[in-house]
Amino acid sequence: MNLSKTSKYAFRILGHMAKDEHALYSAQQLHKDIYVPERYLRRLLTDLSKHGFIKSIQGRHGGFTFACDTSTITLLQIVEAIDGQGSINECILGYDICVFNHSCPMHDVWEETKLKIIETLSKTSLKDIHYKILEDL
Amino acid sequence: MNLSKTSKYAFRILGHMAKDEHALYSAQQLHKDIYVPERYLRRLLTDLSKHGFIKSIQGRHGGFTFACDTSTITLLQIVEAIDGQGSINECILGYDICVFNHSCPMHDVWEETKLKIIETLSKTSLKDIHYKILEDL
DNA sequence: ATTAAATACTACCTTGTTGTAGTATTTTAC
DNA sequence: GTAAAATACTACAACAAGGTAGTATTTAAT
Ligand code: SF4
Ligand code: SF4
Repeated sequence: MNLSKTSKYAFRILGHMAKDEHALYSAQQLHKDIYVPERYLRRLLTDLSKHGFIKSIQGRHGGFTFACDTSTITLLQIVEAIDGQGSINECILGYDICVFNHSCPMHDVWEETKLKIIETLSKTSLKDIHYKILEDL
Repeated sequence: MNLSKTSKYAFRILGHMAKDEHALYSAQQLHKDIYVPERYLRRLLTDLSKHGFIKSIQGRHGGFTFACDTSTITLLQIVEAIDGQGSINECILGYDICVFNHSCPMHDVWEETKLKIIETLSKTSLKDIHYKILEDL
């Protein structure tokens, strides 16, 4: 269970873009809207393009827009793209490979909660979380 | 929401010690049982002593033993001691201070799950998770 | 007293994550 | 064509987390 800061940045970016699904967003404007360090934001945008969530349009009036419907992108997909496959599903005791047979008291305690996390992340699409940025910030 | 590797190590240590609540555990034996790097384990044990979970007994036949009843130590207390107060309760969008009024679609989506995590960690005491280490490892 | 076996302390090394800089490339308005 | 405004790429800097080393201190069996 980890959720890197970069994943959180991705939530900000895509969540903000989902506000108007078909609009074109420039890195500059995004930076002003969601306060992710500009250069890092650009790198992240490129990354998200490579993962197929968005596509970039270069040139004079370029920017970024969604490459697919926002209802098909889930939060879990985003986390797994950034933090790696199965990053949420790791051993709660920090073992790389389970020393028990995926059954110890700690595992039992955590299992239900872990499933809840995965369920929440996988059932929430970007369409559900497009949020408005306050103007006065 | 983060759970550092060090917190997971702490789970291993205290969970293992909870197996026999009143026993005395040496760092060396713990290292063999739970595979936490020995020097790091020792530092962590000192740390956990300072936080009052366990107490150290120095000398020839020294070691570590619980400083209080295992039923009074919750997983949340351990996490907060290691990762810092409120580490679980952080903004899911990565903002240090909330830019909305603690209400945005993302917040709403995450709130219930976050509460579930906190509930699980705070309702589980060490008494509940003392587990047996497999002998053949 | 000596010595072995344990913890305590402090500084440093290593690794991974986060963030920055510089330069190249693409596209379009003019 | 030229210049402006955008993204693309690559390398590296800064910081935090994880892990190691060396030495000091404590205790008790002998
Ligand atoms: S059974 Fe225990 S050791 Fe194995 S993956 Fe689950 S929590 Fe980790
Ligand atoms: S309301 Fe949104 S920005 Fe504010 S703390 Fe919650 S998730 Fe973060």
